[in-house]
Amino acid sequence: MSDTYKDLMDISKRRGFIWPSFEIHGSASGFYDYGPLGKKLLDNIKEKWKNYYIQKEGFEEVKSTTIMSKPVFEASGHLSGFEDALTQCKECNNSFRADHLIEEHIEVEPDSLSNKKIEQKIENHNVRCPECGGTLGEVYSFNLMFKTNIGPGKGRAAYLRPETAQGIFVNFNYLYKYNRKSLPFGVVQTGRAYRNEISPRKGVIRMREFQQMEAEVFVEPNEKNHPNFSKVEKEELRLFPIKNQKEDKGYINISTKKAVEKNIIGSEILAYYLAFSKRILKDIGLNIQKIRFRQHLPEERAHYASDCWDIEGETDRFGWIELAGISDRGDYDLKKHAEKSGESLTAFKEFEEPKKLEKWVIEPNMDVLGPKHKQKADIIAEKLKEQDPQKIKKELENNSFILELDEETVEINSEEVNIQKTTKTIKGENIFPHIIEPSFGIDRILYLLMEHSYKKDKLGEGQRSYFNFKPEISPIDLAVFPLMKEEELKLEAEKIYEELNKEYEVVYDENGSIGKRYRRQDEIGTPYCITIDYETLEDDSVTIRQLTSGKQKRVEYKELKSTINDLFSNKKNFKDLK
RNA sequence: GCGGGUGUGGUCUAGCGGUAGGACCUGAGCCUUCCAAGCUCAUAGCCCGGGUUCGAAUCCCGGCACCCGCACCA
Repeated sequence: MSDTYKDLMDISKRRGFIWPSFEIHGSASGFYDYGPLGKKLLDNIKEKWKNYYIQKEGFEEVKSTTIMSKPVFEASGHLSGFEDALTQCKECNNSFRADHLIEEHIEVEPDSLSNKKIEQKIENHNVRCPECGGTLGEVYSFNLMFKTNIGPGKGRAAYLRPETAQGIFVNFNYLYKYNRKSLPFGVVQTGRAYRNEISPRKGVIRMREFQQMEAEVFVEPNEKNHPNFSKVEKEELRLFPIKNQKEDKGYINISTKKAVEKNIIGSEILAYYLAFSKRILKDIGLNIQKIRFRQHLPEERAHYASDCWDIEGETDRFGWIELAGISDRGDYDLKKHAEKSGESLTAFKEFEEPKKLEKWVIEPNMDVLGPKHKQKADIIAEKLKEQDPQKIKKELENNSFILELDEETVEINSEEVNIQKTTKTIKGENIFPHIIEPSFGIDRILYLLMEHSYKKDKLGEGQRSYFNFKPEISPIDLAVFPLMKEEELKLEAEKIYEELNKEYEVVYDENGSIGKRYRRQDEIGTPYCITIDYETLEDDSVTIRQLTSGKQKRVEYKELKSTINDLFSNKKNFKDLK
């Protein structure tokens, strides 16, 4: 087994990428802090992602609360969906999902049963431990959401959000109006989410407090195309559809366009975001050879999803891990929030042609009915409206007809009721938009980026390790060194440091041999080091050293900044410098 | 949550009942004109809490964390 994970955790702790949280008081598993370098790396990844979704796709960004009151999660389905009824075997101590154990003995949804009822079922049907046949213990609930209260005393029950998405859904009406009542539109949110996992492991890959970057695209239910699909249609995707997983068939490499045509991916828009996400991950610096798109099996699909593809990345130690999920949530979320809150969360969709609706309506004539029937008039009017207009019209042609009330009958004549034909023009209808959700785990992307970027090689006399981060992703952009610890060189170096530090993330280091200082920067992936040597004092030139090759170029001081700008914006290649 | 393993400076490790030693790293200095050089000095450690013992890093119990397997991962 490779020790990349161990190496990375070592570097992370030593150099300030990732630390266990509140370690001095005894850390808790599933919690990690980011040190200065980790924080910068995180920000750079986020910025890149936002650049795609906000600048390129034109999405809006919002920031909603991390604590939300209980009804939000009753509506979203997380309260029941996240709540597991567990039971432990008294003999072998293994834990099981109690509701799964009694599934075959019941007719109703196990979710709807209380723990006591499940316990009774277990007893009545003599359900034993599937492992050892032992007696099962008490049934208890475990909810993956962190619970809290708003306000003093018992307060209002609330939960820490298990995903950022709900904060967007509950704001649908505001967002819809913000977008001037038109579909489609997209909204993003980045931020923390919380899940009280039973037993998190694997470092930042599975945390109890983690960070997400989510986009929610609100579309018309029947329009799951994307206007820019042609821009990604040739993009090759490495797909792992349900069929291939079940039949153990391996991947399909296929263009986005063909995948839609062959109906492997359910809709153009889903396919668009798969390809779009691939570009982002590639641009962040992940090794695209170690990325695949795996379709969720029906049994693992979330309660809200109708189709879902995970973007997975390959790790040395943990195999394939989920980096992002792109799912078609249908109208599940808006519908549920609307039902629970009683608010309408719909969009108005105009018909292409307004519909003319012709209708016969019964209009009770209260002027006559009122004085004649007094307090019974209302009941009669209600009853009249329920009648078939055509039938009544016919009967009235014979002057009157008999209306049956609950306990009596009344004779109604043509003066007491009007039967009319009305025409109504309907311009459109209220619909629940469907939601396409590309959802990314930042922490996992960060870990995978570190792993994919981690390299070891020989340089000069010794071994070194480095991260070949892209310059714009690397936590530190530049390092500035005086070759020797001499006053004249130091003064020059400090001057250059101050100049560059206005625009870039720069470190200054004069400690140790020059070789050692290069290695220090290599280890954290600083793309370029600038060294001030004795030649600088003579002709105002400095050297730029490239991380990956270890090679150096000499540039004039007055061209340094523009050269650096060009290198960072990819206008120039390092090897093309003189 | 269950079973197994591990826990010594920042990192890697020696010590395995007599009161912690090394290497690397880091810092100060000397030396040094471009890739972890050398020398001197310094900082810094037995995961936490109980127990056994004259004495515990070492043995026992409990907790915590990490690793492996199982379960869980909407």
